[in-house]
Amino acid sequence: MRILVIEDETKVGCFIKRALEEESYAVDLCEDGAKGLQMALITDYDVLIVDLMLPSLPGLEILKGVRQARIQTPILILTAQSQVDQRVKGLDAGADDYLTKPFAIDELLARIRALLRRGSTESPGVLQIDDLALNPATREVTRGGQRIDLTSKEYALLEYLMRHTGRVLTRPMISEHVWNQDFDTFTNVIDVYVNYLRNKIDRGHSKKLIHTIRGSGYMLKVD
Amino acid sequence: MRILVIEDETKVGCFIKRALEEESYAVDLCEDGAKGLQMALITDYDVLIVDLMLPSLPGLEILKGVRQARIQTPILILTAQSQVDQRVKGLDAGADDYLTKPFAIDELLARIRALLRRGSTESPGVLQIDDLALNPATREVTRGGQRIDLTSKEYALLEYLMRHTGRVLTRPMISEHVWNQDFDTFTNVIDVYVNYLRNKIDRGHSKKLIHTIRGSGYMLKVD
DNA sequence: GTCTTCAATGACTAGAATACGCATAGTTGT
DNA sequence: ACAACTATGCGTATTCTAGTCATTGAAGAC
Repeated sequence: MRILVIEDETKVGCFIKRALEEESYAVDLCEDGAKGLQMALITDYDVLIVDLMLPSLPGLEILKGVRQARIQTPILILTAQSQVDQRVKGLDAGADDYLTKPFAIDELLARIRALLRRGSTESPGVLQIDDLALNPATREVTRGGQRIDLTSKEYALLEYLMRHTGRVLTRPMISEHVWNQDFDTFTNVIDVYVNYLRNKIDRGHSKKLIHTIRGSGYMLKVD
Repeated sequence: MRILVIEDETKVGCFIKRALEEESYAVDLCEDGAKGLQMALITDYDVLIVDLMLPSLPGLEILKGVRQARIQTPILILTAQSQVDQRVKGLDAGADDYLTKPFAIDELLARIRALLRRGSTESPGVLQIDDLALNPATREVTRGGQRIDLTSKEYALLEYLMRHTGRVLTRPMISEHVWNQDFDTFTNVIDVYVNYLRNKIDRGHSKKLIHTIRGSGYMLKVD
């Protein structure tokens, strides 16, 4: 899951970035509003976090710019306690949620989970496909009730797959959202990690959940 | 837009109801949790507003009940200032947003507008000609409900044909869009692939969908 | 007008060349 | 020791080439 943070206060920005990365999100941090808008327009993020008090470009303009481009990425805005009317304007301009500074990092994480959930077709807090379940809040993965231990990257990959069950995910898409980088044809990390996941999730089960779409990418589904 | 408010404090409930009605929403007010869940399950509301502190049934149970029934109506929860962890649990249980009491009515209205905006953008996305259907998201192709397996190139060709149903597509056009290269007269790949497609799609059906326009190119249509 | 002929165009097939994905082993860095 | 990633070789599905066979439709013969 790829997240863009637009926040001019370096300290706050870095703090958020680190916290999100620990949850294995792919995070881009931008300290400039205009540049941030650019990034939001050209890259397919899963969530945008925007501070409404920015030096170069008011946060509201970013919202408007993004929504005008018909991009529906969930947006979480950050405001100071005092800016009640800003907040209302923000929500009307297309923001999906807000948080007042200062905030508890746990709450930020919970809200991001909520936003991610809303964007996908699934609504319950626990992602489930057949007998495979993933709980984003606890990062617990089970298949048939059996706990499965995953590394951070494996988890991030599986979460991305599960949030887009039934859709074909191309390598560039996976690379962008799980690895925070543009696709490099000369590596096969994705294949390797899909293989790791298969060993942990599909091996020994007759129903395979991870499918490869030759020439396109991968897909999670029940046949 | 129909809204259900589940709130036990009569005064607060009535206040919300009146405010919403002034905005010309259709509002049902319910002061009992269990009854509220019932109403949410049998009626198709556009938004649910749920107080997390209810006498008969904890608000969280309502959330779970609704989400278990696979109802995806946006839910806004109301909590007291102090119940931070309740709030987090609520979001994780499937709530889309929350508001802490006391709140400004303007803010409630803004949040409801945000929630309503969310749900509205749906697109079918499935291409269909006669009994032939192609779903770009899953790359699934069916004819008469029967699944058809296509290779990557076959799929690309069919998608191009289906996106331009009823129009004559010349070989140079196909070459450019499907093979993304300039046309080379000394190859017959296109013919070969049209043949592959015919075998998989038209063979055995009396209604042929792929037609050749002699001297020009190919065309997908129902006669 | 209709029948033949025949060149152009497209249909089909088989097999060669290629690219793709998988598995495994090795390397780096924490 | 472990996670993250790189490198390599192998089997196979896919893609493409090249050649033969079938169909079309227009021109000339009757």
